[in-house]
This record gives sequence, C-alpha cells and structure tokens, in this order.
Amino acid sequence: MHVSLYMQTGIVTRRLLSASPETVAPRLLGAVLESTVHGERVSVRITEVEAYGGAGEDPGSHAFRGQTPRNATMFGPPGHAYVYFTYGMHWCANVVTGPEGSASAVLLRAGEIVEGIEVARARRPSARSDRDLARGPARLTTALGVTGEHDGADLLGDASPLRLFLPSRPDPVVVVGPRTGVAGPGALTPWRFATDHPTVSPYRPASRRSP
DNA sequence: CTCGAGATGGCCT
DNA sequence: GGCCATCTCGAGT
Repeated sequence: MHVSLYMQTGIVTRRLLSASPETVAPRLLGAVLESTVHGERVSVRITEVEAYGGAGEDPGSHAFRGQTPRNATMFGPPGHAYVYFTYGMHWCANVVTGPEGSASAVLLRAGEIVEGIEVARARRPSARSDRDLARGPARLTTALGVTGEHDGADLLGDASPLRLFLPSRPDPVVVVGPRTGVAGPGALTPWRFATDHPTVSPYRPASRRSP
C-alpha cells in the first residue's frame, strides 16, 4: 500500500472523525483498516459504509434509547472501534464518530482485501470468491479476525491491533441511499455510502425481509 | 441472478 | 418473548 497517501498522525484523523457520522461516512471510502490478530496481518480497503446517529436522534441506531452496556463505546471518544454481536453468531464493526458523548458511529459494511489475503481466505472458507471475503459487515470482521475483544480499541494507536488509515483523497461516492438493515422510522434516511467496487454488498431494504 | 428458510444467542422491554 | 445494523445453503428463474 502507498503509505504516503495515508494520513499517519492520529491527532489530525481524530479531529476529522469528531464530525457527524454522515460527514465522516463518505470520507471512510478508500480508508484502510489493518488488523493484527495472533501475529497475522490483514488489511481491507473500505468500499461501503452506513452512518448511525446518537441518542434520541436516529431510531435505527443502537444508541437511540440511550446508553447500555453493549453500546457504551458509542458514547466514548471518536476513533475507537464499536464492535457488537448480533444474530447469535456475527460480529459487526463501527468507527465511533462525533465528539465524546454524542454516540454516533459508522458501520463498516464491505471492503476489498489488500493485504493478507491468504489469512483472510483461511478465515472465510465459505467465500466463493475473493470478492466475497469482506463483502458484508460480518464477513468483513471475520476476514479481519475482529471480535468483541476489539470493542473499544483505539483505531489511531500505533500499537493497536486495529488501525485505521484515512485517505487524503477518499474514493468517489457513487451510491447514496437508505441503510440496508434498518426498518421503521428512519429507514429511508440516505445514510448508506458506497463506491462502485464489486465488493459492495447487495442492497436489500429492511421491508422486503419482514412481510 | 433471486428467493426463502434456518441457524443461534444476547439484548432490552 | 420478540427482535435483531447477518450469513449460508439449496432451489428456482
């Protein structure tokens, strides 16, 4: 990867991430998330994200009804990972955004493996092709080896097992639309952003899955 | 490609 | 008890 294209100083990146989630979300397209788990390194270039608002603001957000043990990381400072368990078997990863206390975040929905593809393949044996390795939020965490242990990890720490590198020039946004798994009020808020890369996950409105 | 169904358990009311 | 910010597999178009 071309390191010179990525901002390295945490203080600059942290300030960018303290903006609102819908502002930060498109800036994460083209960002690289690097994991070091059990000594093995895998990196993904982010191709699809969704923004989630804070307490009392966004009915689709985990933070909507206030702080709980699960969503506590969302209420912390920006630039940390909010990792949660869902459907009894999957982990999903977010970048916490906004100032401390605002409880907003950006869900990482899909990416392209740019480093450690052999490790990613071993972690995702059901993937039919390399483009499916990190196509989908739970597939992305599986490929990276991300679990609940990473909840709260500082993405901007030099020695962190999870590190985020923002591009000085984000990839172009070619898809803006409603979020994928969100039903009810707020379902139509256009807070899903994606590039045109083939790893972008198929779009399924929540209403189609709940008759 | 699309669709439907089952897996599987934590979280919150 | 009901609801999940999902994935996989098999079968159909």
